[in-house]
Amino acid sequence: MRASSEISQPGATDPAHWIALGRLGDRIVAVALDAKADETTRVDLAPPEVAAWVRRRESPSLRWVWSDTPTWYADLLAEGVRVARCHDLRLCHAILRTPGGDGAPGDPSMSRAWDAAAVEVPATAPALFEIEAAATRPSLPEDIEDVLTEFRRQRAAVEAAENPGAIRLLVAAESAGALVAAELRAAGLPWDEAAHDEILTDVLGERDADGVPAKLEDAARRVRIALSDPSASLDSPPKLLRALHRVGVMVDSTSKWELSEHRHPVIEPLLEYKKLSRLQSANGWAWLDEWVHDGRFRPVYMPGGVVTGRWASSGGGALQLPRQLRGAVRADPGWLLVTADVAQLEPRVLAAMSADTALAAAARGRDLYAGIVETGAVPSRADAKIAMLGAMYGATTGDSGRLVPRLRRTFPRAMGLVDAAAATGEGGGVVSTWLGRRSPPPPPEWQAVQARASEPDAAAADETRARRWARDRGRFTRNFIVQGTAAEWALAWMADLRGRLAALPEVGAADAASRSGPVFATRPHLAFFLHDEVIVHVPAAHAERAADAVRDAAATAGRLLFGDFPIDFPLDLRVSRIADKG
DNA sequence: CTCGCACGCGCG
DNA sequence: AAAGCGCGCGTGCGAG
Repeated sequence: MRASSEISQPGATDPAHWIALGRLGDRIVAVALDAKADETTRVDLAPPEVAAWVRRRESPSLRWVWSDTPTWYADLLAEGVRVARCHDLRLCHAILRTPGGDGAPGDPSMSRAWDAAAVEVPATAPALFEIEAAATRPSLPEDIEDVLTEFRRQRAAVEAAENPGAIRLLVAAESAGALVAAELRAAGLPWDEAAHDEILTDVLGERDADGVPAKLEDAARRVRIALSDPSASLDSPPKLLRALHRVGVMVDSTSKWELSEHRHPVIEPLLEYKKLSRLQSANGWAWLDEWVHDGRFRPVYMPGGVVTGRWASSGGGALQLPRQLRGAVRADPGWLLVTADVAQLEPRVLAAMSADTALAAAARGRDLYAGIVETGAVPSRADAKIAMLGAMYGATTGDSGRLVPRLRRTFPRAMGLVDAAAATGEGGGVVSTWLGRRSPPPPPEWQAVQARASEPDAAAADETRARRWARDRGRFTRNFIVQGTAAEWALAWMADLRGRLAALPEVGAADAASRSGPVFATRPHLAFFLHDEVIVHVPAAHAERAADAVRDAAATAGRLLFGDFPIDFPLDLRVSRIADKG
């Protein structure tokens, strides 16, 4: 190993606000920047020295600037190094770039190289800090000068924004989310393989020599009897549809909701077959074998993977785990799980965004839908729920569509906000979340179709098509502002929670070390996230303090986004060893 | 053979 | 009762 040649040694009083990491040939360069992003010192390091150097320079008041969090942080975590804050250039670029921007200095739309998609970091990839890996790095810029240039552009874009305070909060929250995602993968979700196997065997039955579970086989047999077709294909929708038609079940599709409207001996076993076969193919033994190792499920989370700002996931279906399998999520011995989800996050966010004090009052301290019933707007909780969902999704027909006007009378401000977002979208405009994430503009074809429909000689079909597409986009922008702001609240919640958990005491490795890797084996950590829900894995002795941290972080997130506006975010919170039991 | 798409269903 | 938003993934199947 070469000794590091430090171009200038930062002293103990060096007031670095940021340290940017980037490459220079086969070296790693760290550039310390002051509050104005002016360079103060520069250090060049051999890749194997990076983790130890970062550990030494880490401080809660410092923000690490790097191209892409999984690329840089996964290796740090593997080496036992946790950082408090970062600025993820790829994610923040996506927030700050202006489609069709003028390309002026400071406008990040000019830095196209940063539009790269998320970088996949396979579990088996060579470590970043190994020199050989450099050749296989992705297309995202990593050279230190590119990193510094983009960082300065982004800083300028933030300051030039309409509401710099909100955008500053958004890029900080987005970057914190990137740290959380990397840590969630590093720590993993504690998963009891034996419990999972027990659930599968219980639901699907014992597997025969060919690996076919008995109850699945039995359901298939009963379906074929009811169809009077011993060789009927049950997994091909077109073939199954024809077989159903032959026995007089005249459905238009093979979806379960349509099937359940019919009465015929084939319906019950077919619905059973579909349910079992889904569990088998999506989260059966093959999934367990592929995705769970050493007692951990390690999904790949993709922060910012959805246009609204929600996370997506890639591999393992992390965001679609059936509730049926929650019983396999079990804390390590001596540890507990704190499971918390926010009740009715989206309507609460809507109440705050629109400053609708009537809706906020209906929500306060209780079930929001019960509060809506108390206003007299609708007769039952079920009505309140489908009316509210209909308002946020843009329902126009059915029970939901009929109930929305009642909400419009009772909560005119909240409904006015989503209606306005829909109108903007229908007109081809761009809407923004509370903190300023912009919806994508309509594609050029959309514009062309609208233009054609408004020409004097437009055909009726052109007008119909244009109108339908405009309405589709209206429903998208209507939902965008609410879903996106809810995602921002969740990021703020996790970012604050992450800091509170890091401040809790560690346990001694001899007492109750878990299998959560070098950073998290002895301290409470986030283990799962699902839009409005978190699971924290915590040494049993600190479970109550972790639960308080989860609640306090929710309150803090509400104040961070909405200040003094009187909206609360009550949690359903449980402390348990198994994620599905109290 | 691989690839892209539609379907259906899991999650919020 | 099952439409109104956002996703990922396994499966079958036709196109190349």
